[in-house]
Amino acid sequence: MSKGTVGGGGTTMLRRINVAAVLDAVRRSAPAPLRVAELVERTGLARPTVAQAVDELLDAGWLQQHGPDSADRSLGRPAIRVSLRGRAAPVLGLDVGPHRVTVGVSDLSGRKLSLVRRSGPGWTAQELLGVIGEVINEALAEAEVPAEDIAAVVAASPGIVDEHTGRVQLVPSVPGWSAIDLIKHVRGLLDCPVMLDNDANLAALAIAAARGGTGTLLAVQWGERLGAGIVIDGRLHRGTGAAGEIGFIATDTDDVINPEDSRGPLERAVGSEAIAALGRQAALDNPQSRLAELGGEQLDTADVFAAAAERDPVAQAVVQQVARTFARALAPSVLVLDPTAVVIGGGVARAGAVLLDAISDQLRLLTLNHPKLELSALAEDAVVTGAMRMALDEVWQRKLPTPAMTSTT
Amino acid sequence: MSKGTVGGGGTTMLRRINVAAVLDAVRRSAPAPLRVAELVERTGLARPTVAQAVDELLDAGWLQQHGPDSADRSLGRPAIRVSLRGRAAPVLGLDVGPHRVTVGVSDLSGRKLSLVRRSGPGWTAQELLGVIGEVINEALAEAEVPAEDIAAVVAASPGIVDEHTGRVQLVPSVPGWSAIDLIKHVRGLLDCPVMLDNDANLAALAIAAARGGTGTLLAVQWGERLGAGIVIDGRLHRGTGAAGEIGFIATDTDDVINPEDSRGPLERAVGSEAIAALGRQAALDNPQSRLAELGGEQLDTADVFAAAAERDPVAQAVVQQVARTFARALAPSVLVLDPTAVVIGGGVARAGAVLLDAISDQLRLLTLNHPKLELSALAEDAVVTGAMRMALDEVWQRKLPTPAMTSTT
DNA sequence: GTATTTACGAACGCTCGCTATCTATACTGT
DNA sequence: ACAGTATAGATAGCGAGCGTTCGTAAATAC
Repeated sequence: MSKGTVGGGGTTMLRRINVAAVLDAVRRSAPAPLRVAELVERTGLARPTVAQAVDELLDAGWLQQHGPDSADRSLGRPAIRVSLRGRAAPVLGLDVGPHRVTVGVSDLSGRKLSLVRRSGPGWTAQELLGVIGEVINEALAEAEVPAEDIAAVVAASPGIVDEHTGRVQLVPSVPGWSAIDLIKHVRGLLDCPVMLDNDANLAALAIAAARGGTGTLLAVQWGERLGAGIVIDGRLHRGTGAAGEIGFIATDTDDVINPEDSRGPLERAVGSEAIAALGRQAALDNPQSRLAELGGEQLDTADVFAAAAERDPVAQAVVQQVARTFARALAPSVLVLDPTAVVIGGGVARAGAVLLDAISDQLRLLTLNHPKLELSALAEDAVVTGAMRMALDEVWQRKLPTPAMTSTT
Repeated sequence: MSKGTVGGGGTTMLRRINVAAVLDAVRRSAPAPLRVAELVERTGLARPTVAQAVDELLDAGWLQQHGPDSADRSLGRPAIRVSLRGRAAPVLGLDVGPHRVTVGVSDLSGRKLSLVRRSGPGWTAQELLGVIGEVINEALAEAEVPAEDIAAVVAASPGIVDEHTGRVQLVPSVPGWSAIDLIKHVRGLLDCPVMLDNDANLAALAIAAARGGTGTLLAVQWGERLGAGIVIDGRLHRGTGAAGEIGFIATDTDDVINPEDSRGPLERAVGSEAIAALGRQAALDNPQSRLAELGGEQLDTADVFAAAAERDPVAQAVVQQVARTFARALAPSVLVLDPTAVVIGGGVARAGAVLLDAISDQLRLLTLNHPKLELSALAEDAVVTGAMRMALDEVWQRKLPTPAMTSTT
């Protein structure tokens, strides 16, 4: 009946609100178990109210009861303690790349139950679907979670993802790959909501969650491809769906966006392949350099940063150039977004301080407020972790019918 | 007691929620009066509940009762209708520039009660304070609102404003001007919360409100100075406080950010002064051009656009250059934010389609999703309107102790 | 002038949360 | 070993609020 309207209702609504408040309090302190007295303090509710809510949540399977902790034992009758029953609604995160499939299963409380990764030398789309099924089953088995328990799945895909249809626009480098097949495939394996999102977005979500707190985060994923996710006060910023596509920022010498080429100017200039190419050229031009020694014929991106870390001037020049191009491309966004922190992840982030310091120096010249510049602590797990986190958010939103008080202002 | 926790409480909390729901329903349909039966339908509450809430709100002065409308009269006993009592908490918006002071007074429902503008040939800081007081009194008189009724004031200032302290970092072009004086001064005149915010932010808020709905808006204020405000789903994005400072974006030929110079590279390149300078130079180089005819010695920014609109190739070249510089500077932010729309306001926006089309063409080459590019419909009233709107938001948030259900996820 | 329609107003019963009291349990000190 | 005490859990009574139901008021239509 009440369509766009919010809030309001009878006393049963009030009860639901209070139960939700109790559950929320338990969730916040997860995975630490809580005594009822603590819940009383945190929610501000009266003890009988909390007790009733806890009973209800125990019956519904959201909470589990712990025996009194024999270690921390104070005076008086020992309190029963409750904690989130993680198995109530486990979720699954999926990160699919052309050469690697990663699946993670997580607790309702955010605890990782299993993480299975399988690499291969480039599968076809058909093979990939098979591999995905296998890895999912492996992860479920390791987590000891039956497939029908999974409450939500989020899959990560490169390219621009439409939030609602799950369609992918700029398809990545697997021939014949279409993300719709993936969603359908997973829906066939697991009977639950399946969502798809951009991998950079998910990585950003994971990094923001790991850093905690509020503020604006710009999380760059820097590998062969270049993308970024924006998280503002814990919520992902999607724009119309293609936010964070920094790979397509024009450089001083290249501003061509070609629908045929799935890569953008900045990716062509400072993607990991481009960095390796720059290194190879520099090594050719300077055969006596440490860079040439280290890399040889098969000179890699990592070699460039290694040589630069050893203070090889030739390699340092390459790093400087890369850092300068990157910083000039990113500076406008830093000015406009004014983020609390800029975090760099992905393969290139393994370069470490050499690259970070160079970028920091350049960025300092080009911006007003200088955000913290950091490397991602999550490394290659960022995307799966973010996928699990988004799946968790979905579950919490869906299962908790708390009147959401959306101010449309 | 309950510190970071939300929701939950006794029945009196429930009553407050329901009263808030009723008030919210009335607010949404403002300024149209509503019958109680309609409120029942919209809130989903029972009639006695709504009736009680309405009584309470009438007593508190939030609502006013209308006599039965003699026009729309159906069968049966005529319903009493209620509407928001705008005078319950009028707010005041203040836009202070070196040459112009604008004050607006608004209804609680967002209706403009008065708008007073006064221009002058550059006041000193002391004179300015006096002028502000006069204009405020004038606006209050015209709105027939006693000074003590004003519930909130928001003042607009150029420069970077700290949301909490109200301190301004990059002070604008009035000698001896400090925004703290302004806040103190206004607090002395009106006994209510006084807030200060960046003028581009406030303009963005107004434009977003006028456009309505959700999505991401990038609203550029383009005059002598260049700034932008970002509104995401109705909420202002502030970053750490300096978001939207597009004036400091580096151009291809200039990337110097100098603490001494309050202007940034892009402002120096395409601010209205720079456009006029480019026009003057072009007129000197091409004395027979229409541009030179139109402008003469005192060639102005408006002359450049006028000549370009008349298809003068010399002026068109200048516009092209300006558009190109602007588009190249803005494109990275458009890629990263992926806004629903980009709206251009401020003095330069008066150029109209000539400039807009040129920018649109350039931007189309440099971005993936092409946002709608529009001129601000609010013209010079945008900043005051936004100030009033923010003051309104403040009042609604402060006066309605609805448990805000903040999900810290 | 009566019937009809619509809305307002009041009384009743229900649910829920809060306060206060009582019971249960385990540690502590003599 | 036993009483004392501190803490936690369980129960009863009270108050507040909402929803349902019924009666009443005020206008129009015939």
